[in-house]
Amino acid sequence: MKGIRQLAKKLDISIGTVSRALNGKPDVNEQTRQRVLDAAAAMGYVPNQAGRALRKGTTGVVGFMMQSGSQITGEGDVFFMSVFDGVQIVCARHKLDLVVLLCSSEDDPDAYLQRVVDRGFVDGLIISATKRHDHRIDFLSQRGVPFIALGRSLTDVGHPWLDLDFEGMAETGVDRLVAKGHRRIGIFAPMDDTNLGYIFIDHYRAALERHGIAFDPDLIFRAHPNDRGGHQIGERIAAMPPETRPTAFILTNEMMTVGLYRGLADSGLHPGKDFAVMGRDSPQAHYLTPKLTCFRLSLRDLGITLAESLLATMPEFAADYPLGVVRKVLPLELIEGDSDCPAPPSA
Amino acid sequence: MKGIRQLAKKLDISIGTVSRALNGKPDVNEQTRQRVLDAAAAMGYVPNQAGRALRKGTTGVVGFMMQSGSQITGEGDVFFMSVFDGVQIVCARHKLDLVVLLCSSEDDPDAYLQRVVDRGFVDGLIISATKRHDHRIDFLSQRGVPFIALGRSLTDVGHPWLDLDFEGMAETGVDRLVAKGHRRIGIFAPMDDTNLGYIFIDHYRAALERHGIAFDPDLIFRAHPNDRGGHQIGERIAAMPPETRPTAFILTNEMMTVGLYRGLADSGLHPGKDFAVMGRDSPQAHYLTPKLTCFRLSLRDLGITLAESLLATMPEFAADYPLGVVRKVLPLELIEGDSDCPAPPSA
DNA sequence: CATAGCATCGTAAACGTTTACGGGACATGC
DNA sequence: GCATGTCCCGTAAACGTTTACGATGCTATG
Repeated sequence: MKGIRQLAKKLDISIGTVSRALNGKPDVNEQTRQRVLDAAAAMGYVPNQAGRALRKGTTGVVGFMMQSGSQITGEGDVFFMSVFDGVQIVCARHKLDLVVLLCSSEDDPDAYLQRVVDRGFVDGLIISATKRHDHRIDFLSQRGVPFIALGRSLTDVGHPWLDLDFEGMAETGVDRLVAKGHRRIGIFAPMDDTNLGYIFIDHYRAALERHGIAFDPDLIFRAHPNDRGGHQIGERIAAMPPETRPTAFILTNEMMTVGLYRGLADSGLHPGKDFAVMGRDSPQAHYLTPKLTCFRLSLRDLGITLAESLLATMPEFAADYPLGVVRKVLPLELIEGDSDCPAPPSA
Repeated sequence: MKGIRQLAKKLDISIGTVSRALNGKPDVNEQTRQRVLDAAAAMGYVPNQAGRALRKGTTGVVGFMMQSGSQITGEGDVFFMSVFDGVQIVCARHKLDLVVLLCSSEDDPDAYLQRVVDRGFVDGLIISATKRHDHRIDFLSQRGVPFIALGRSLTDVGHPWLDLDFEGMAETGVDRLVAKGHRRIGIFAPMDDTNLGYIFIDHYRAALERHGIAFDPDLIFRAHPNDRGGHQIGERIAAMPPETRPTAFILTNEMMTVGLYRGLADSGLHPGKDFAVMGRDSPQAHYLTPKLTCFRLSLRDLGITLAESLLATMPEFAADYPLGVVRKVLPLELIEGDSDCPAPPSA
């Protein structure tokens, strides 16, 4: 005999009572409850996940889905690891377990997601790196699985999402650089159709036009969102003739900064001296010379907000988080450094 | 009616046959099996995880446990993300799902592990960042949960483990630096009692003595295994009087290199010019100047080996991986760069 | 004293699957 | 024609929980 039955026999009470005692149901004598709790602790009893999930139809697990291809080896690293910590904190409050679901680079994300959902693995889901048109959103909403997207998408079913304020970043960045005399400002864009690329480009363009500067598609540099990509951009910029070359650059991705610095330097340009760089805050950014002028957001807080917004859509927890359907852009704080030098007089 | 029952009714056969057909059991007519498979695909049937797990006593999930405190925000990033990819590849072969279990910085690792195991969450487990004395190993082995440790430990119950060849790294590193005239070689050691620290120090010491160089405890630099830690070490080194200051440094951790370079440079020392650095290969390492002389290992392959060695201990899969109990040190390849300059003549 | 109400607990069904067991149909061998 | 074997399939039990329902004993109320 195992599990709750064994516990019940030992205490000479019914398994129903044991279960109620453990789950904090009201109709059980406080004294009995204590006996049960003590005995459970003594023999190290822990309810079996499968049995409970089968009966309750709920698993107590929330999943954070990532594609290992683009994200993990690219932007993923530092960014997500910090976000997890925040999510975790909220989950722990409700005895929820967070698991990270890695969709391998060889798997089809949509198929992978469907399997996870159909098997009833998780009660709620966080998806990230939303595409411009994201099939996952349709699927999850149609299936009725509670979820939240980290990142916006044109696929909008009124679902909850959270995103960084890339438009603010584009506009503040352009304003600041233009004020320092820059007219040719390069920006990064992802290779895939991650939605943030479109958002950023749109507002970058709008900000330029506000200043009466013509939009030049050659100043959009596509690359992978990692160190190597940053390096390549640096080299490409340095290889351009000075009269068409940008004099400044805005990076939306934190992993690329070190690479960009080095790519520029290797090719004879000096960030903060004759080339301006603005980027995203990150651990590495603190150790760059010159100090990076960047946009900051507490990723841990982002994780907390993300989790709370997800729980707000889950029936069991909605009462604790009366937030409604969260669709929010989180502002970034500008940290002034020394990397956004004025435009060289020649330009 | 739901699930397998619905499917059975639709095909007008028993649920037993449906289950057998789906699970590839032999005693079912091939024609019937096809009908079942087709119908299942048509209506998008996927077996319920809880029901299956409850009956079979097995979940089809392997877990990779990480502590978010030290690992994720520190060494974790690049290192683990690549390892996951390899593990994933092997898991996919057997329709196993890999989930990453994050033990939050506020959770007790032992308690967290126990909860995961007791609830029957996973069929197998990978644990990492083994401590010198690691309670998790005792626990898992006593519980009979298939697992493998990434990293050695003095806690040895004959369990499987895999580890990097830190002793080889220490000896090759010291040999090479001594051959270039260095006598004071600094090394990094982690702040906690992660076992690799002890292993590395022991062999570093042995290698020194082999060359007739006295061991100097002041040349061991403790720090957190991340960028910031590397930076701090660089600053500390630069602040030392030239006559006691090391002239070379070996890093076991890949995340620290950028920080160390910068810490040194900020304080007037020049890696590859008047100070030698050896480290671990990483994406960032490729973009450092001077190019880092480093030790390389394919982390993807490490992940593959890790997963295969784990499966070798799981009854269901052991037949496919006749490896026995794997306890192996994986060699590192030396990549020659320009960062390990000869000792300055003054020293 | 009768009744209602409350606190506490036991009983048993249900969740969705897998699988041991047995049975029917049919072929084969003698 | 009988025994034997094979192939396929249906039946039902089991996995470990949770929870609706009903039963019991006690208290309070009239």
